[in-house]
Amino acid sequence: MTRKPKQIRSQNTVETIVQGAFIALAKHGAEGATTRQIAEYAGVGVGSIYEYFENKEAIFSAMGERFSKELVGVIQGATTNVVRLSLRDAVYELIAQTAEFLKKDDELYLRCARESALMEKHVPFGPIYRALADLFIQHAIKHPEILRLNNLQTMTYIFINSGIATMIRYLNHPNPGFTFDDLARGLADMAGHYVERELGSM
Amino acid sequence: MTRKPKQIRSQNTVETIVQGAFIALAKHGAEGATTRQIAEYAGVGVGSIYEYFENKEAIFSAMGERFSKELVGVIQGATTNVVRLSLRDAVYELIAQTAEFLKKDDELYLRCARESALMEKHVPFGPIYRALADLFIQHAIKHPEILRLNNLQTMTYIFINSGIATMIRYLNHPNPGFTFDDLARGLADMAGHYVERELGSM
Amino acid sequence: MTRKPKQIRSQNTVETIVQGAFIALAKHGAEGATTRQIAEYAGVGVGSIYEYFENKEAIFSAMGERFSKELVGVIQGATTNVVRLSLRDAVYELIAQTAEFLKKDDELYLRCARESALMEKHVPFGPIYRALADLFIQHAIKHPEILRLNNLQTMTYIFINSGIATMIRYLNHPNPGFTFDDLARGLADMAGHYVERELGSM
Amino acid sequence: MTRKPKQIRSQNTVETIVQGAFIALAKHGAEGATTRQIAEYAGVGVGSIYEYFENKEAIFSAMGERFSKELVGVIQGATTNVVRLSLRDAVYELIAQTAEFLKKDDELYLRCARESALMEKHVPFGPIYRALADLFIQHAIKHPEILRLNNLQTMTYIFINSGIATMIRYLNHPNPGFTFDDLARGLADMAGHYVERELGSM
DNA sequence: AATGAATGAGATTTCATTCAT
DNA sequence: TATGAATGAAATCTCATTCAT
Repeated sequence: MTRKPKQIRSQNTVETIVQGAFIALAKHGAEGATTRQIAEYAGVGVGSIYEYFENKEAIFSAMGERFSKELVGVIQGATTNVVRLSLRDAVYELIAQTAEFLKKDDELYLRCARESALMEKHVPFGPIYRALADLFIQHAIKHPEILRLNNLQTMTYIFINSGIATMIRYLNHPNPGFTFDDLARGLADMAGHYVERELGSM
Repeated sequence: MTRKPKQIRSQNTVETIVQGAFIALAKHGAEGATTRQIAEYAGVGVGSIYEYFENKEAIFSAMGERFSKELVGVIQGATTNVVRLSLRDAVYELIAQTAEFLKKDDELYLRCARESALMEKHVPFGPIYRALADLFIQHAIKHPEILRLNNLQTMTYIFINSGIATMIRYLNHPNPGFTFDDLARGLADMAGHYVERELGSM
Repeated sequence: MTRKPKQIRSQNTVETIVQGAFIALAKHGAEGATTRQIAEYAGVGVGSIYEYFENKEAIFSAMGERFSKELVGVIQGATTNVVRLSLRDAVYELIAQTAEFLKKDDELYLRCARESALMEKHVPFGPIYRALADLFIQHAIKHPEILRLNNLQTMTYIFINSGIATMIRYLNHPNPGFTFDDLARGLADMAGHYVERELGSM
Repeated sequence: MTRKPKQIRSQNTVETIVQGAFIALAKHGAEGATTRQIAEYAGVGVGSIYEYFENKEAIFSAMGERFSKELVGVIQGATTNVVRLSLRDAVYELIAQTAEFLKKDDELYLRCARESALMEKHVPFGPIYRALADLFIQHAIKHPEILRLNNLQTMTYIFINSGIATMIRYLNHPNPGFTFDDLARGLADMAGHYVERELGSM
């Protein structure tokens, strides 16, 4: 078995370390995730971490980026399907897909999202917003009446943040009074009603 | 001549320490809130912290509780006024009051809210939810038509969490595309439109 | 109730503190006995300790002295009786009395003796040796043949140290193979046999 | 080319730290044996201590064990020679060897023995007693008359404890009235006379 | 004289980071 | 390249001692 070319092995090791970091974060929380643990979960030596990352902070950045990229992927993957739906159904579908994404790998990301240190400080939200904006534009192409809305930017901001925050909070501390599906439907209705009312009243 | 030194002095020192902790958290983030820093900002010796708190964690709990209590006070203080308003205006007013609360003391609380470690782990949200629920009931007494809404619990949950999360996020990273007032109005509209549409369609 | 004269009150407080220190030492060991605890067990404020003692070390010295004085008292109290007995019986009696002394007050002294920090560093053994020497002389007056022993000083040293050390060790970690009385008898026999053999062989 | 670094290096570091702890204890007493001091005398960083020991307590345990093991070694090493001697000479020889052991390395162990915290709490006396018991049995094989003694267990206990305690006490606070050799001879005579008298009187 | 809140030096312990192998 | 033993700065916490009341 010949040595794999440098790039590939490095790439793999980097990925391995980031994955170890996600596991460590999910298991022990932001404060509890030591470099030793990350190395252990990653199955590499502590020294190796510093071959690929400037410092611990850099791992968190890489985690945030991976999270962001994957979520963008989810959004883009859903686009073709979602643009065909009504706004209400589109929102519902998007939330469902995102929940799926957060819960995969034994809720790895969800458990990390709890540690908002990661979310707030290291996840680059820009690409996520842009992906959603793209989706929105493509949706608008098929449903042009929505463009008649004013304060579109503000409301997009509200919907997105509301959706993400409420979803994460519910998934982390489920409220026994209603199901996650109720919540998703509620968020979809909120967006749908708003738009209908706004457009209808014009 | 009355005997009260113990209680009073202790109470003061406890308050002083908690205030120092808020300042330390606001100034240096979660990492910077070391016991030394806290003691320094509080203007007491490190040892004094341990006269009144079991350990560092206990300070964070006390902070969370103080935050929760004060916010509940804000909500209750706003009640008389808010219940008279339309839902839309009520939401707007509540957001404005909360923003005021978060920004007082040179944005002390707002800057702390950024450190979601505090928010997620130490702020007891129960009392806040209950205060808002009380407010809601009193509002409903004056505006009984709102009771015709179904899934009231879910939508309340969504509105509250959306409101808090979006507000904090905006205040922390203001989006140059629109003002905070735009945001507050947007949230108010979202709630207002939703209710109108829901009730109107019945 | 008029204020007691200074001397008496102070004397009492000093005694109270020393007693508290013995209790603290017995309960929590040398490392665990903090000034706070000593004050607590003594029923006085921490500050009061420093009214009467230069520092913590001084309390230990006072404890050592009290221990020494009381033990000397025990020895002297036993003298009249002991001098009449044979050496063997005298040793036995002395050991019994000392054991009694160590076990009084719910084994207060015994439990403190475990912490040899106190024994080695703070108990002044001089007075104890002198008391035993006195006892020995008075015994010798009635049993003059013992004076024919040579290396009297060395053997006295050995007997005393052996006796104390073995007794304390047994009382602290009783050996299930034999009773304390067996031990006392053994020590008495050891001394008795030695003397008999030494004198008999001359 | 053999792979052993981990074991060997660790073993060395562990030994180094324990040695540093003995030096610190000997030089500065129980109070002075701080982790910092230990690390300094061992010539390692403080952090290294915690690579190999759970906590400070664990170092003391390791010290106690090393002491016990080495003393057992001394006893076993002396066995062949000692069993040939009369009881009196055997005791004398054993004391001499032990004194040698305590005084080696510039009295390292002797100065540590002063801190009875170590002796009482951390030295496992079991193995030492067993080694002495073994020695005793082998001695008895060559000198079977000694087995006619009754209360053998009690007297062994007394001799051993007396010997150790008296020796350590003398070495720590030499009594100018007689030499260590006098003491050793005295202890040997004590045992010897006792046995002779006991057997002779049968 | 008596108090105990306040203090801060210093102890133990952790953990990100380095570097010799 | 990969490793993990070694490191030491810095964190948390303790406790003898002081001093205003």
